[in-house]
Amino acid sequence: MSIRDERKQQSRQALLDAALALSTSGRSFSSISLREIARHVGLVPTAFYRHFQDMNELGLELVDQVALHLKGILHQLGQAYIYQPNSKIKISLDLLFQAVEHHPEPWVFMIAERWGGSEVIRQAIAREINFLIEDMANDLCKMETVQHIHNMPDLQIISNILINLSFTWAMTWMDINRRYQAQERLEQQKQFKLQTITQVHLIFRGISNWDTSKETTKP
Amino acid sequence: MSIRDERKQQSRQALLDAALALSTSGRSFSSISLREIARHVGLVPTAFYRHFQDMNELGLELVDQVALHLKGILHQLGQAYIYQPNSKIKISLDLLFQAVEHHPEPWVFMIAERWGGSEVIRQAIAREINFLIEDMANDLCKMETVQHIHNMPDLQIISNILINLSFTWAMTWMDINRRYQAQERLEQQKQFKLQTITQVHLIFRGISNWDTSKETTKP
DNA sequence: TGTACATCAGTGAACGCGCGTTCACTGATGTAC
DNA sequence: TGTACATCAGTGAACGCGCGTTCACTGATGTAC
Repeated sequence: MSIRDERKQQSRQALLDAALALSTSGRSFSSISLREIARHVGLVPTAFYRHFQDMNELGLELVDQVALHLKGILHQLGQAYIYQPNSKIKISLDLLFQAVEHHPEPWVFMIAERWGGSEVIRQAIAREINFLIEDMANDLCKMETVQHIHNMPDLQIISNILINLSFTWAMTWMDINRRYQAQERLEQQKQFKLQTITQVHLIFRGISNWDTSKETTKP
Repeated sequence: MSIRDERKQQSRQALLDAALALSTSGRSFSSISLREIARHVGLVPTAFYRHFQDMNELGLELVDQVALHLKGILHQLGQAYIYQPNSKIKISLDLLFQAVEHHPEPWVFMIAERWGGSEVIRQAIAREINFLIEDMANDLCKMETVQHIHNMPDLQIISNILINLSFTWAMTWMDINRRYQAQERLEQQKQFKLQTITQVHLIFRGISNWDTSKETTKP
């Protein structure tokens, strides 16, 4: 790659990063402007057009990058769950909250824009979430707890629940960190963790007692 | 109430209705303008200030009204569930989808703005959702399936799951209606209904096998 | 009941501002010989 | 290797537009006597 191409790629990624940062700092993607993004990167507004046709095109690229990040994290959670002998659930959830805290932007973007302003971005996100659900269903296959569920549709339904709930958990976690300080934050975090653990226990209790022959989505 | 007060109240409600309609027709609350709302109602922009200090104040009032609507619907679902002898789950979910289809705006507003642009509106919605969860926990108390769970915290955790999932179901339902036409729509609706029914079965299977003495959020 | 004044929802002009987009440009990097 | 030309990321001025907000206003409705 030539010097010029490298620099162009850098500017392009800087625009994407700025858009992600701006659209996850208390506002939404549809309410930030092309000029803001350019300003944040240190470019003149018109330079934007050297990289993207418009904000929508940038948004779609952002969805791709963000979904890739979440895919990696969620896969790690699954692996942690499968290979830890004891208190699997707690460890997986701790990993989730740690990931969210360390790099919140992708979660905020995905969840806020999922039902956010732009139709075309909503559709792109819906597609990516379906992929995430499929991936998780594939990871679930390998778990003992789930060995008695033979058909993929039921596994996807379980993944569906887990993905959707984990999005809510991620956002609630960030809300707690935003709202509380010091000692009280730790208290709230602890209490919320217990709640999520109970939720997962409840769902897995349902899975353990699942009768594939009787209740299935393809009868 | 005097004629003048009545007319003022009408204008005020018209502004609220216009804001709800505009902010749920493919865009978000933070991306619609004060002037748009006034125009939609047939008022001059400056008249807006006779009713609200700014868009935020209108937004907070909207959260109140919308939450009240959802509270009513969700309570009906609970009642339907409790008092129908057979295939309770299917009937409740049918009611949900029917309500969403008949009056989608409150659902779209609540769910889209839950993680949407404005901080103050997000907080108001978070508070209202907590109320909805409490209400549902109270309704759950009266169900046979749940009689063995004595402590409210665990009931709230179940409500939490159900409320959050029902939001996702509502949005997905609307997405299906937006994306598909005629025969294919019916097909997709049928398949999605089966999926949600399976999800609820799974969760209630977990509840039935719940051991309050062993797994609780307050140990 | 009729009159004189107060209230106040809605009006219309005006403002300064940031926006997206166009256009001709510059000058560093790339390419052909 | 050196030169002459091509490419193209980034520039800067300019545009028309819708925005939120101010202000003095109008005229229908309400109130006091």
